Amino acid sequence: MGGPDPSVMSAQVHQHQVLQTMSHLHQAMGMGHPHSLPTHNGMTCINDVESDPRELEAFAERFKQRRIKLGVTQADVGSALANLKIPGVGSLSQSTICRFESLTLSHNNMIALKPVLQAWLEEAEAAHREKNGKPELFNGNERKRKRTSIAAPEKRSLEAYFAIQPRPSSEKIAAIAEKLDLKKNVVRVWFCNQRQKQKRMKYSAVH
DNA sequence: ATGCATGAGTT
DNA sequence: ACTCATGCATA
Repeated sequence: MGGPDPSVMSAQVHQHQVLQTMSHLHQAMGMGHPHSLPTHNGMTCINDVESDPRELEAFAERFKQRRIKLGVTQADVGSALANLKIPGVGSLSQSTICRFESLTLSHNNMIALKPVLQAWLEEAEAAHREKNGKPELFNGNERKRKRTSIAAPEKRSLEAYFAIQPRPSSEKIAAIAEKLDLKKNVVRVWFCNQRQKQKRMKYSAVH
């Protein structure tokens, strides 16, 4: 990035999924267990998300199976969400749907997206039963953007630094950037993304 | 499926 | 300057 980004915000890109090699999935049985939390603590936790990670995992898995059964791609789901006309809910990208299915989103993000995707799934299955078709595909393409690629050696160094200090100061970042011959911003963003990764469901401590 | 990036809202 | 949700580009 040598200059100001020409903020390219284009439409959706239709992409094909080609690697869906799933097969060993068992049907989850319905279980509505009332949650009886271990009572209080010190402060009344009234606004906390009391959702079991297991429940989310099960839903994500079921969601994926049924989505595939409907012959719909992750990208399709993303754009179809806008048609649900749910207030405050627009379309999402293939990336996000993929991450939802693979649980590589933050816990809160998963919780927020679940109801929306569940709503879509129900609509889609209903429409499928009625043999309705709802082709909603837009296309458009504009300027592309180049993605920075950090070479393996540099990446290894960054990981080493991260292990020692996950949140380096601005100065430290500058030093690292210089040492690895990378843009300071690239290094800063790398650390941010690394921290975010740590918080994703998959590797979260709660299991 | 995942890496690097943006933007809004916080701290 | 950070966190969080999210996405384009790419492997």
